[in-house]
Amino acid sequence: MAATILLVEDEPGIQELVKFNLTQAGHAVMCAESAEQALVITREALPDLVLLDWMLPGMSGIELARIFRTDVRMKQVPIIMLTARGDERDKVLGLETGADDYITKPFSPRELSARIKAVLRRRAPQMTEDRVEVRGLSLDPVSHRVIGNTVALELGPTEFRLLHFMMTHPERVYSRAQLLDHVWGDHVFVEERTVDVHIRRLRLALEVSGHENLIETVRGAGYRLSAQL
Amino acid sequence: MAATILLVEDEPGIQELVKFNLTQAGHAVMCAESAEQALVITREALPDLVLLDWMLPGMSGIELARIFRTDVRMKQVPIIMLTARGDERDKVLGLETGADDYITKPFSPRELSARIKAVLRRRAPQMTEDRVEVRGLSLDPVSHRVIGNTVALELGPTEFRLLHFMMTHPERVYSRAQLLDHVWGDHVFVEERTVDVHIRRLRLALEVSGHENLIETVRGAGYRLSAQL
DNA sequence: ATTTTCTTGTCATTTTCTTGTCATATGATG
DNA sequence: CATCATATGACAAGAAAATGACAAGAAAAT
Repeated sequence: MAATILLVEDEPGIQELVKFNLTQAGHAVMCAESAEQALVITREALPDLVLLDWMLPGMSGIELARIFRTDVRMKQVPIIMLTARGDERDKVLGLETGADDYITKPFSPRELSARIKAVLRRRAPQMTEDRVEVRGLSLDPVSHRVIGNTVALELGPTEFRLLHFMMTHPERVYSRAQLLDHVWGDHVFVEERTVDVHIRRLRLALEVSGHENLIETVRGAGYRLSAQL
Repeated sequence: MAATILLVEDEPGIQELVKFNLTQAGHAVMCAESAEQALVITREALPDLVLLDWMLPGMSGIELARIFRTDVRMKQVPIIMLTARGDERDKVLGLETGADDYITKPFSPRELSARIKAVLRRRAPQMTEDRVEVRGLSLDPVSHRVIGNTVALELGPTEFRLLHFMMTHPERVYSRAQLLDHVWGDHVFVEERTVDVHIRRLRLALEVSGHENLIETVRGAGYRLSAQL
């Protein structure tokens, strides 16, 4: 569950404290002291999540959130608002702006950690109910069906999850270790070679509709689902 | 068409009025005077639908709706917002929050009733009295009859409810836990394996008209009623 | 009230399907 | 050619689902 987190907070004390906690929890932390600085940073590297203080000098947190929400690259990145008072109006406003969650100061490290975890999980693209479609192969999480060119395909639970993950993350190489993390779960003790076997089973199942070459082997790196013909 | 409805409304007058109308229409009504109270009530028993006043003391209606939408148990329960003015902004906000419909005060009993029916039909089709038909199998809630290809089928109460639910929610996988929630009721203490047994009984009953393969097992996920041939 | 008939939930058992691993084959790379 | 990475086939342990039987309880009939 290690993530890259952008912390936008002007008070040095709180910034340090939060940063320390996050680092302890195994996250990589980037810091900004103002909305403007945050914008510069996000231009360089996309964080997995943003912790955003409500009250900021210059551009306010809520305004920054609004900008993020309209930005193509940042749109998907979850935002947690840090608000000083438990004012209902703030909460509502924050959530309306598109924040995924808010947390009221003072907060405990445990609470912060829990919220981060929850938000990250909620945003995990794999868990959505949206149907995915690539090159005539369609996978529907709701009905739990895979159809390739009108032919229904049979695949086991693991192959289904594997395919789902790769279809929602196309054009990107994943190492065996990464696939184990994402498809099997974070702390499973399974041989890396096992991934090979499941890739093979998946390809075998996809053969029925001629989609077996959808998944490419990248020697020395891992596997990739290619959306291109 | 009898449903359990949770009414969240702080004004005693309106509360009484609505409650009276709903009861007349054959619904069971639970009342809360605040969002907080509503949360307590829903922790005990799940309603089939929520009527939610927009303006509430303490936590606002919109925030309550948001909480419901992120709650595993309440996520599926339809919400109708009660709003005082016909303000467009309210309407939009309400619908964005996940409300299924909204109704502007003052409203007539007939209008309320119609909206409830419409929402239930959309979100909880098994609550309505409509006859369902899939692949030559027809189930009529009113006469409580199931007919498959002109042959009358015999099934017990639980099997009937199970089939009704699945027929109104085809092409969707339901886990044993979900089926227990929807068919048996929210917190009943019943083994998950029991679902297997009832699925079997249902299949057995459907065999008479050759509909036994209507219900498919999705290994590792649950069961699905497939409308496709 | 009492008997009879159904319905239901549970369990033990059997059957079917999955899955992780290994040994070996195949193919790429330098 | 030697070496390393990946593909493949087989298999046994184990998980999940189907099945059959049963007893407690509810509903209906008497």
